Amino acid sequence: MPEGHTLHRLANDVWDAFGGRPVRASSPQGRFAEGAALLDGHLLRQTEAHGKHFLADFEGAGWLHIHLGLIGKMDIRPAPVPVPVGQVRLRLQNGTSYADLRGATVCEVITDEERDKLLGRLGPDPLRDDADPDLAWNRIHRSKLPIGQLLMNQDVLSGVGNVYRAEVLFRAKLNPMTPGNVVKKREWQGMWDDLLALMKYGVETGRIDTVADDHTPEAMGRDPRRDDHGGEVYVYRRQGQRCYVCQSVIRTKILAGRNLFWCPRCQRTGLTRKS
DNA sequence: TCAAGATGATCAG
DNA sequence: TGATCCTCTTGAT
Repeated sequence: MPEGHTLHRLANDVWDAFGGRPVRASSPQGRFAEGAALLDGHLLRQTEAHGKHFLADFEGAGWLHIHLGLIGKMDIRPAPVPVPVGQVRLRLQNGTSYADLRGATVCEVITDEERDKLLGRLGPDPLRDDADPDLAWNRIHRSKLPIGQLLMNQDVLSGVGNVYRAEVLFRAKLNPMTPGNVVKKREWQGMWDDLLALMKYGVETGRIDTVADDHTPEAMGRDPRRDDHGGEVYVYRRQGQRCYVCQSVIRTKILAGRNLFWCPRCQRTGLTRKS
């Protein structure tokens, strides 16, 4: 379930379980056998996340680079280490913990130069202290593409996925089809600040909860969401249901290959502006 | 038992 | 824009 907060959590969790010690690495599935052999027995020196990319520095071996893609997952559990179940691409283990990686789009060992190149093309990540929102703004205000598409472009802004995209636009009252070059600077700054708060909460809790206090299940006397896709949210995957704020029916359409969700009444801002 | 779908990204045309 | 890859879960048959 990987948006940026998931990867930052993963970086913290892998460090807690394996940091500062030698790590055994293997590829039960076999597809990462060579890479695992390179890492095996080396000391884990550092872990970090940039947007949706996870990086771990193994002393004398290089960087483990993982991108979970749509369906990738890493489970970290305490020892004892069981027989692998399913398609385990990479297993990390020491005396106290083990971690199983499945379904990742990218799992590779890269050099310092390759890491620098990777990070060089990514847009600012709100969860990183060194992130500069103006770098994203420079791209957004020059583009005619819809803001709903730009927010998902990792070269513009890194770490935002389909849930945060839908929710931050709802909270900003901005229509997802608003062209980037008519979004106002203060609107962008507001979304950045909002993303920062929402994603920090996501790192702390592992959930994406975006509804304000007066729209929680308790406050509204409604049932909590039962699925595990994003916690309590305003629009994400709520198509056909009523908006918590204005009671309009939440809409959906495909934008740039992904499902977009929005409230046609609450999110009218930007609709009439021309690029 | 099987197909569809999912918080992603790339590549060909 | 559509096809493709990655793996697992859910819901329909």
